[in-house]
Amino acid sequence: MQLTPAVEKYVLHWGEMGTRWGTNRTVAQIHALLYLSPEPLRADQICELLSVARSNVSTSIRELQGFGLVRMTHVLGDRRDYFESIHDVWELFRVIIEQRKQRELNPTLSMLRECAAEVARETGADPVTKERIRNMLEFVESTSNWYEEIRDIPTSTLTKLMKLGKGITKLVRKPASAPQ
Amino acid sequence: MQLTPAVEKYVLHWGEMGTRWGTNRTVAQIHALLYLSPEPLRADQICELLSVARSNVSTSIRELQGFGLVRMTHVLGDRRDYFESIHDVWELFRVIIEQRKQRELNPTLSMLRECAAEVARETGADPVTKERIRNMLEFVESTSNWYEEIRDIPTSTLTKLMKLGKGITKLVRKPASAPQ
DNA sequence: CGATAATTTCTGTTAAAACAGAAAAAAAGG
DNA sequence: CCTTTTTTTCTGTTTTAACAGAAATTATCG
Repeated sequence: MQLTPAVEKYVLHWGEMGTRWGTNRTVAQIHALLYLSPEPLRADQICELLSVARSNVSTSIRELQGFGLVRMTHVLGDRRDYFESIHDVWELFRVIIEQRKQRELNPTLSMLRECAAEVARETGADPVTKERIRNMLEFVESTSNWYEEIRDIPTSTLTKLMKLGKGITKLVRKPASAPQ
Repeated sequence: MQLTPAVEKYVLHWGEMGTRWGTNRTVAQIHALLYLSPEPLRADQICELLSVARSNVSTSIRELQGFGLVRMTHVLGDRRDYFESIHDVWELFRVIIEQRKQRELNPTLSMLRECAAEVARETGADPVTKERIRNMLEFVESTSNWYEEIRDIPTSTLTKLMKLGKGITKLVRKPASAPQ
């Protein structure tokens, strides 16, 4: 059992990208492999296909399960664990975004709120600095609010909205202007 | 010269977050500091404020300039370099997104196109795998296209659109349904 | 055209993360 | 309840990135 050249390329690239997205190479490679695999894989198969130690597969899969990207399945009469990835790309995307919001956006929001409150009381702080913190807070807050509104929109609607591209702006009332 | 507690908290948090966003702590801390600073700062001031070696400030600033997040300014009669960050949060966001598109999305798009072409020719590849690659390609492609349409929309329009929240969906024609 | 100030590049060290292999634990079968 | 299979946790090693300090370069002034 081995990877076809195209699959190998995909897995390797995904591994590289993973390091830029908060996980390590192995975790990302395993996820790519499970995403591409037509059927669920066992840990030992993953070891062999990716040439990585059994122990790492174990921890990596645990991480992927924690992210909610991978789930365990079983085969009748076989006590070994099988794993498969979410296969719907939009669902994958949603799960990843949600994770990042929890782990990055929310803590940042808390920090900014605290800083905005604290700095307002600090006599030594420059008014410009105070404004900068408020501006950042506002930005992150509105991004966060927007996301929470958007997150539940069904995929079909989202893809339609995306196809509109900049045509989306017609929703916003423009000041009266000559047609052009 | 030293940081107020709120500013210090901000800078430290930003440093932590930076490590999850593709740069290292120091780079992110320096950027936070420059963003909050009412006036441009010199490298030696940054050294002192953040307790970091002069050489690191030099390399970090270079990286920030490369990202397009920081620019150099000068003061009349002073030959030392001063640095300031982009201060508009939306502009900051745009620059960062654009960078990430260049460095992550575009290479991934190339990879996926190549893989989709290759795997189509591979006789050993499972049809399901072929479809998975195509699906991912489609997703990344449409995300990329959407972004390119959206990127030039002025901030004022974007903020209005965001305020609409899920109200945005009314742009999409729904199948006739009873009002509710 | 030196002398001095300022900045960048280079080099070795330190710190953090990824990883393999061994040991331990847990689960299933006889 | 012991044996075997499978999975997880632990430990030490390797790799990679971050960093400080020194050396070298560049720029500016007298």
